[in-house]
Amino acid sequence: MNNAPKAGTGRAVKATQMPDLADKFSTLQLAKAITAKRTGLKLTLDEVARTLVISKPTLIKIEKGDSNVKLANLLKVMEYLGLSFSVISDDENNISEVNDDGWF
Amino acid sequence: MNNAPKAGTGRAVKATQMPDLADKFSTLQLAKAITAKRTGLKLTLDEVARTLVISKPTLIKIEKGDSNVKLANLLKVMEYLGLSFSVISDDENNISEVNDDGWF
DNA sequence: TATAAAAGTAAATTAAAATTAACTTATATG
DNA sequence: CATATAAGTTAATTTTAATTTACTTTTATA
Repeated sequence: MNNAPKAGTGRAVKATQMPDLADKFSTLQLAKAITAKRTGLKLTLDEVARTLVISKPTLIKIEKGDSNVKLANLLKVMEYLGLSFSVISDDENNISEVNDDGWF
Repeated sequence: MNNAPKAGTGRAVKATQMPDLADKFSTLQLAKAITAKRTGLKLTLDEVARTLVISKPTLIKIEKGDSNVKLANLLKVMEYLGLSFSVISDDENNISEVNDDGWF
């Protein structure tokens, strides 16, 4: 089971800048993180698309921050490149608040 | 512009348990957080679906953790209920590492 | 315990995302 | 600067998510 991304043998891929992951979430921020990860690993769009069995146009949509994509495809790409989500509850108080009605 | 969710006038909605958001991400964890938020706000599936202009079956798919949903629909629901993502780079070192090839 | 509201399911249809294949544009590097 | 490789686009087609409508099941509560 060698499932880890391996560098391609082709031409060099220009590495792009990793965005600040502390910034507020946006699909564009996520897209930039994905591109940065992929280029950092020196993988081409074709390679990643072929490996994950998704089409290149779909991968490009994801790397453009288009939200009209299937969640499953986005998660496939993220997992492969070593990215993940954390769910944030933007309640004024960051401490989980519980009362008789449950959590909210 | 009153865009905030307001409680329905109908029957009581059983509040569900908020999952531990510190746990590793999964669509099921996210689904549980969404249901917990919605029920905490005493909103019905029909209310939320109607308000966000998405169908009830789609909202139910989201609340079941089905990843075969459009990212745009998931984000709509999350934003409305006060949930958001943080992007995590699972690199051994949590500190951003930079070399001549860029970030990775 | 009857019942009304909410949750959830199902099937047919519609809308749109994903694929395919071929193409154009951009860019490293020899 | 020539050229091979990667990036990105486009249009036609296929696949599938989303919607609609109606129905069944579950669950609070009067």
